[in-house]
Amino acid sequence: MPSPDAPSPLGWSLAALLREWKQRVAATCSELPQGSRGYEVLSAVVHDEPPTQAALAARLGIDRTVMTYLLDELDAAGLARRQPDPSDRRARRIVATARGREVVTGLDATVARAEDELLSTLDPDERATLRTLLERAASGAAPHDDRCAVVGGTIAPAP
Amino acid sequence: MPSPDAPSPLGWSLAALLREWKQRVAATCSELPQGSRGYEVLSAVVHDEPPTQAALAARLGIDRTVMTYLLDELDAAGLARRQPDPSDRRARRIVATARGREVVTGLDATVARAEDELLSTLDPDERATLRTLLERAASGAAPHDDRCAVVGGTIAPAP
DNA sequence: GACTATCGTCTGCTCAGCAGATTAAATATC
DNA sequence: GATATTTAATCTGCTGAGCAGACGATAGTC
Repeated sequence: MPSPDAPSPLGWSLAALLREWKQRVAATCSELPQGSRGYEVLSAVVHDEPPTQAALAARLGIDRTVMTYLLDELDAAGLARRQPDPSDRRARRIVATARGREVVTGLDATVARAEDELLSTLDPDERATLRTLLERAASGAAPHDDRCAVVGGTIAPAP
Repeated sequence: MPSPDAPSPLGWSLAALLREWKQRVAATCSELPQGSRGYEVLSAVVHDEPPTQAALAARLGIDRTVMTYLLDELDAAGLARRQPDPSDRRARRIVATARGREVVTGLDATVARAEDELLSTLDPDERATLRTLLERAASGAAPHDDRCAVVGGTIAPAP
């Protein structure tokens, strides 16, 4: 679908793949509120344990005002909760409930399958290469999420 | 930025890269209406010469109702025109004006530079690999744009 | 000639991104 | 210690894009 002489449309490839990814992941995550978005948020909460709501939003590139009602829905669904941060009473720490962790663990597998199917044009080696390169490129190109990287680990404030 | 144990967040990488791509391309395409969108459309018109407005929209994954006012703006800017399709009076053939072709040609170079900068974390070989794999994956995963592929060439109706 | 499908347009709905204001709390300055 | 500045989260309102539905015009089919 690319083009005869066009200069390898990077934007098109990214957009097309992302569109398909969202669609397929949303299909396997119908139990979650917000579809693929809900999965990304909950997955980030479980796997990365970002320190605060703001850090979570920055990490996923989601607007903080959107994050507010997004978390409202995850809360209402009993998958994540907001806890007051003991070290900063303005901030909220987002934690997954037991059920939330359970759901994410289950979905990780099906999402992985969906992604493999999405990349079925490539053989396993190429898939791994694509993933690696994408991740490196994205990490490098992302606008300085320094704050996220710095505080990112767990709670671990600077010594 | 990825995660300690998360399963290689494909969606995150794609979204982050695409976001950055749009931003940088939009910055170099400020002269175009609709920023990066305008570039994609005009570029597709010039390089691929899709037969009709509908084919153009399908190719770029843009809704046809959006395409309508998008082309309105490109028309108003004197970069592209709608021509009646002689073989089907319902359809419109989209053609770039001389100025439109000129603008795209100029932008292709600067966009290529912006993309290289976007992928500056990767060395040239890796960039090429990423582009190739992305394009193959996207072409393979895209929902059957058959109609686009079939009619895609130029005008060339089936013999 | 009647039926159905397609192309482009228009209308209206919804959701996400974004800017701005607000409240509460932390931090810096005097 | 009082005050000013900054930051976290929420709320409000605006815009832009995707999407569904309807429409008029045309094409292909029986």
